[in-house]
Amino acid sequence: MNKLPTIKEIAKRLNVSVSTVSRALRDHPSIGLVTTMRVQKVAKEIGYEVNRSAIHFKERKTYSIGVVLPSLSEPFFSAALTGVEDAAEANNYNVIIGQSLENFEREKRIVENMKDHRVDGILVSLTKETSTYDHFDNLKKYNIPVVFFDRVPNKRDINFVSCNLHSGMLQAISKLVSMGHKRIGLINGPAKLAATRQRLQIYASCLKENQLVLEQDIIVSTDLSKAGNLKAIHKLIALDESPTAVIVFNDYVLLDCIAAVKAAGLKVNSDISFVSFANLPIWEYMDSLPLASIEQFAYRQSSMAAEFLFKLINNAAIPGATELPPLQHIIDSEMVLYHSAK
Amino acid sequence: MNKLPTIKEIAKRLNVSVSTVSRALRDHPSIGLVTTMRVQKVAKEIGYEVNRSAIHFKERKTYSIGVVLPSLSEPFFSAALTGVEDAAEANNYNVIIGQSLENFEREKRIVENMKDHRVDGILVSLTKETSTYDHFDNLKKYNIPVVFFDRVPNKRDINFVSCNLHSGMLQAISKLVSMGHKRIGLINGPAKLAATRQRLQIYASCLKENQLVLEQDIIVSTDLSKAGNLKAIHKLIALDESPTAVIVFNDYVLLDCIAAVKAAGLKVNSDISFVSFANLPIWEYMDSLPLASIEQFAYRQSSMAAEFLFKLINNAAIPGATELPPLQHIIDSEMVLYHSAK
DNA sequence: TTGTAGGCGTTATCAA
DNA sequence: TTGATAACGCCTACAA
Repeated sequence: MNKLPTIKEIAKRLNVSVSTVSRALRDHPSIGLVTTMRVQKVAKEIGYEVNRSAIHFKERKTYSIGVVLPSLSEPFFSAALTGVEDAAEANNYNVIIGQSLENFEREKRIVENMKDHRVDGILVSLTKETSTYDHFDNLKKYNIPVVFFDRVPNKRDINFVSCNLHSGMLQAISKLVSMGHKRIGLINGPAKLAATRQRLQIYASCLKENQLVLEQDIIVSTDLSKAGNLKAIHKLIALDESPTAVIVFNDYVLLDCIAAVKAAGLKVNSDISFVSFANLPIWEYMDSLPLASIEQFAYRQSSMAAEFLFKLINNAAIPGATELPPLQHIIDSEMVLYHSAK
Repeated sequence: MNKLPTIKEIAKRLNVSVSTVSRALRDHPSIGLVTTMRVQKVAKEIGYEVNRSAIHFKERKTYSIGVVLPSLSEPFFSAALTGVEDAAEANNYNVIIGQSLENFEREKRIVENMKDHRVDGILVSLTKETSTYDHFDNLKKYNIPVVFFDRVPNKRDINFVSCNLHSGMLQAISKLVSMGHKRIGLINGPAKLAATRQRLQIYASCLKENQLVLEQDIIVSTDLSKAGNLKAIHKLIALDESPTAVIVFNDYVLLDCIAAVKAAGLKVNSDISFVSFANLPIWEYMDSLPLASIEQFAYRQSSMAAEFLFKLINNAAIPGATELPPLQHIIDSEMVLYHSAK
């Protein structure tokens, strides 16, 4: 347990006071040039480095932020994390990671743990299960700012960056209509999810904007399990008059749908076309892929959220500073068209 | 900037000393039951929570470990991270993440930064570019233990968990031979990579163990770029006598190979079979997939590495403890056979 | 059973 | 230009 050198050590060697050393190390103008040089020389010799824990303690800051997100196995979130890392590096911050794995209790534990570690701020993308936000509200007491991204609470007075699916979906449905599609179905998620209500609403409005009527029989839902996905798509292809195109809750659901469709002897993009959400990088290598994906800009969302978080943190450090207006930014999604002719 | 309650505050309220409070809060036996109760009651009332930064500072520990890995967009590493997180949670530790993105300089910066933050230990899976290890050796000075996993340095006196590709490759090649394959090619990586030399050596020995001779014309290499991948596979299928099976450097290379093979009008798993490394979860959904993957147990490797790291950390905290023997554990890989009849 | 005092490493304030 | 000292929050050896 040999201790690392401290300014005290340097002070002793040079027979000066610790305050002189402290100042000399940071080139404080009040310290004479000779002294400064001597101090810095010795510091280098004995391999002195400032003990950040001491500073953190003194400044009541840890120079680390927490990131809570569902799962890094989703390319969307690993891209998002890269955005956070980049912003953190630019601000000299560390990133503490926590995967909630879509588990509400785990999310709570992670947040609690980050709070205990006194992170200076937290970025969050919610679990699918999350519908109460006490564990985040609680952070106010500790002056830990929170910025949400992508999966954000349905709640006022929060900071967030999210993505407006309407723009992308409208582009997609318009494209489908221009290609002659008239019956465009929807495979939605479980009713309890906010994302589900959102998808339905946007779907309805996009149909309307294209002068199509909403038909209940081509709207089905899945519980996001493989079985649920298969059941949903089978319901659609079993219809007397199946939809010729389907908007699918997300890419993972779509993978199962494509398998089912092919097993049923149908051809993707000719018998039935798909549009989905997420933009898996792997589509590039698949034989059957959606006509289009709705790009939601993971990196952009997360880095924007991170940058605002740092603004909040830095602003709080200024004594008399006025509070920043909340960030409530919504990025427009965009349709990404794939070459369906592979 | 309203400060959080401290033990001092509690002490003042109850007219006892801070040491009494400190002890009472941790149920120290020397403190009377009444006092203990009174202290804990007030603590609860004013919402006291211990300031970990102060403890960290005092104990010269941060209760966080760093994880440096190439890229979380690879499912292998995101699985590995989950292993680390689970081990960290069990040990009441935080995980600071750093993606090196296969960039040596970035790896160095991350390690430097983690050192500055005085993490209690570091887990590393190296960049493909990394061939010098000074930035890790340097950590000894700060008593920061390092454990490597999967992509480990070629060096003695380090702690690591890695995966022995031989076992899996032998299973795969034996399987291929049992299916009648006699010409089994290899698409290897760039020469400068340790993994490349390793693949070649294992490939050679597995052929030998199956009484096959090494044929240079069916050994090609790629620089891992898309163009390189395509060039490599084209070289093989352009041969007068093409191999009927090919061992491929990794799944990402294989994706390009499969595309090329299909474009050339060949059928995967009948005209040509593949075996690859990584075990992408997505294969399940692909039309053309390798005959088998070599499973390398990301979660198992990383959690084993993490657990040992915590042992090191805890051991170092015991004053007179003898140093632990280094961990140099090698897990056997395993062939995972896919149902090629989809 | 409880209190006092010192220390962890650094910086800021005030004094010299 | 430099030094002494207090403070950050907590713990602990020693004293009472």
